[in-house]
Amino acid sequence: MAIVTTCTQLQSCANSVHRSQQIRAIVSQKPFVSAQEVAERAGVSRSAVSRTFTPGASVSPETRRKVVEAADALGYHVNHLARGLMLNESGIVCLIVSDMGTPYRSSLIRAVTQQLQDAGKIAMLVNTDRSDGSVDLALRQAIRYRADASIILSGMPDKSITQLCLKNGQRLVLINRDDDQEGPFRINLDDAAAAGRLVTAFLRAGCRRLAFANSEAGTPSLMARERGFVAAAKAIGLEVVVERYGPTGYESGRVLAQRLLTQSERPDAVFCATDLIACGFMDAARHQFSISIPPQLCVAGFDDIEQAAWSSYELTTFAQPVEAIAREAVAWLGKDSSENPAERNHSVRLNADLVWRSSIRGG
Amino acid sequence: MAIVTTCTQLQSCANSVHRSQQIRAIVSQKPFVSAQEVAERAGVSRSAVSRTFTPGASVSPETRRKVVEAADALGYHVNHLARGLMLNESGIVCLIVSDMGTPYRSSLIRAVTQQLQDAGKIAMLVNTDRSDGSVDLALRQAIRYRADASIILSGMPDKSITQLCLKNGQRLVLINRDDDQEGPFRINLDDAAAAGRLVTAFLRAGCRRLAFANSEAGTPSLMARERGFVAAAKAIGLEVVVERYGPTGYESGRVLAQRLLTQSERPDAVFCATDLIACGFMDAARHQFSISIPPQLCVAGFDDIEQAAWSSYELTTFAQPVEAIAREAVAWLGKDSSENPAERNHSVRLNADLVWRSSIRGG
DNA sequence: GGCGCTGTTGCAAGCGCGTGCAAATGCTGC
DNA sequence: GCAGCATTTGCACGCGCTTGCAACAGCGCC
Repeated sequence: MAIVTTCTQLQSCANSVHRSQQIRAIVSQKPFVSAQEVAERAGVSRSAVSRTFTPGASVSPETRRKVVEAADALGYHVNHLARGLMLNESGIVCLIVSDMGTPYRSSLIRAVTQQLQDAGKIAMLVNTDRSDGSVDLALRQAIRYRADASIILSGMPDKSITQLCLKNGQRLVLINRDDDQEGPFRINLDDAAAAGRLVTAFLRAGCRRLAFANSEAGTPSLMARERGFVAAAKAIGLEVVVERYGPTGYESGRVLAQRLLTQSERPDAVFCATDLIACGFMDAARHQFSISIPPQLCVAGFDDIEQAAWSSYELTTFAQPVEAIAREAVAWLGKDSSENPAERNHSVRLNADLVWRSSIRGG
Repeated sequence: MAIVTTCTQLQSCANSVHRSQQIRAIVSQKPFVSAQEVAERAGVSRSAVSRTFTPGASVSPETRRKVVEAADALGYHVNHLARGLMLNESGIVCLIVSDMGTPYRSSLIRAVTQQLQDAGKIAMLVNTDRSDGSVDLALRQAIRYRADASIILSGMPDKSITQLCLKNGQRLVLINRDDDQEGPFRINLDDAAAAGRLVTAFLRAGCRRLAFANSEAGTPSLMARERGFVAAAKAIGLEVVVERYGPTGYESGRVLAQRLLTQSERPDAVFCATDLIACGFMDAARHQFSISIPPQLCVAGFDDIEQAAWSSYELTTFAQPVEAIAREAVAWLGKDSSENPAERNHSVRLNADLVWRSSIRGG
């Protein structure tokens, strides 16, 4: 019986050599070097090669030396696709982002990719600028590549898709996407609280006619900032003029300035929902309306993008703790899922610290 | 013989069922759904499922319907890791980048990822901010994940590594990394020529005392801009004051302003190697030296980042054709490698068009 | 009815890897 | 010298997939 088995093995083996050569000739001239080839060159078994590159496996120093030698003579690199197939763990983490040319987004991507790499993982980037529903498409892509996790920086996936991801053992992180779905790990800022604190700052600077310049995007973070600001103002008996327009960019800031600065009772303090809006607002205020900031007008923003520190703006703003966000996200990915059954539905809330610059007088 | 073979097959099959259940129980509670399960539910063979999701394969409409139905009842998604293993083509393209929080870099990343997705590929992002040699590490990572190609936006890999990539059938694209290596596809700008054209523009604006504000980074693009500018000036008998400092960011611009604007013969036209440098330069010139731009000083930059259009800068600058760069890169990836043997050593040079804004008088 | 042809389908092999199991090896202590 | 043990090694299997090959079904035509 054993002999017969060996016989069929040999037969199929002979077949395979023929087949694979044929296929290789067709598909590509020279595929990547495999563990098999390394094993042959080192005069050991393929398992020995595999074990050499598997941390914690049992290999004698002598064998390891031979393998390593042969490996980098041939330029061998472990195939992470195959490894992922075996281990059911690809090491890939999918970042789902729109507007990634934007300063805040790109700095967040930078921080996250760096942290992922430090944790031995790798980022796969999916751009969801195009249409709606593309967040769902992106998550499907993540499933196809068997990403260990997906981190969503923009948009909001359909509930059915997130359930699909979770059912497939994919972990999900939502950043600033305030949502009450169970399952995903959610990282949020204290948007409303931060915005509330700003009212006091404006008051101390002697401002009384407050305005809020928002985008029409209507994401939870933006709305929380608006709510927090308006509520805190109302609490001390002040009304806030709220204006909303367009996306969250520079141009919107200019338009919002047009609207807010042409009112009969011109505001003396404006909180812009994002720094980009604030930059546009300030530029329009200065160059079109010849208003000097701060004396005549105080402005604050949110995100603390690099440009906020530029001396043309010197913008007082709330800092997005990008490093902390990235750290939280990656740390959670590293955690054992079954660790804390009580933490099934987990989320974290981080502070946005106010960075004082001269766009508000006093301080 | 056939019977005996079947027998051993059955035996090993029985083993396998036992083993795989055991492994699954240990490794993870619930793996992704496989083609096997879809096949069983649809009452067809596993090959039928595979063919259903392979474009151009022969499946009857009836079978396809049954498969698709079962597939999305179970939430099945083709495993691209396994598919990549078979086809020797992962669909992954590796982007190797440093400073990706920077406006120019992030907009390039945006364009490339979008184009890749349109071409049915997916971007893997590697951050090389950390140490030197990390470009090599990044390329090794690309090899491990069997990326079909790597696109290098920053740094310069060691020759031995690029050779390794090419030998492994990986395609390589170098963007603005002027280099004479054979093999990689190189996309470059006409940096020197563009810079040369700027001299004429400055002249027409009545400037005579030219300066070039460069970073110390010394990348080929930056040096080409410097060379082109200096050469064109010399050609018409003008000397250029060249100053170099630090990285290519805003802060360097400020320092360079300190140096160039405190000279006895203050320049009346400054070409900054990047827009970020230009922004820093302009801010320092205006706010520290109270120089008004353009009357007293003309400034130009390079990249046409978003901030260059902001009304605080209105910077005349050369536009990086990011969309065209991305298109060229992705188009080349799609090409059959054996198509044009003469084009083995291929490269492309794109124009950087001058965008006129008010930081230079006249126009 | 038999034949050839076309379009589908299932079988089985193998992509490169990790790993349980059993065999082999080396070493200690009596 | 040999039992007993610890360590290392090789074998073989399967992860989920694609695909060549052969078997097969359907069909028109002589």
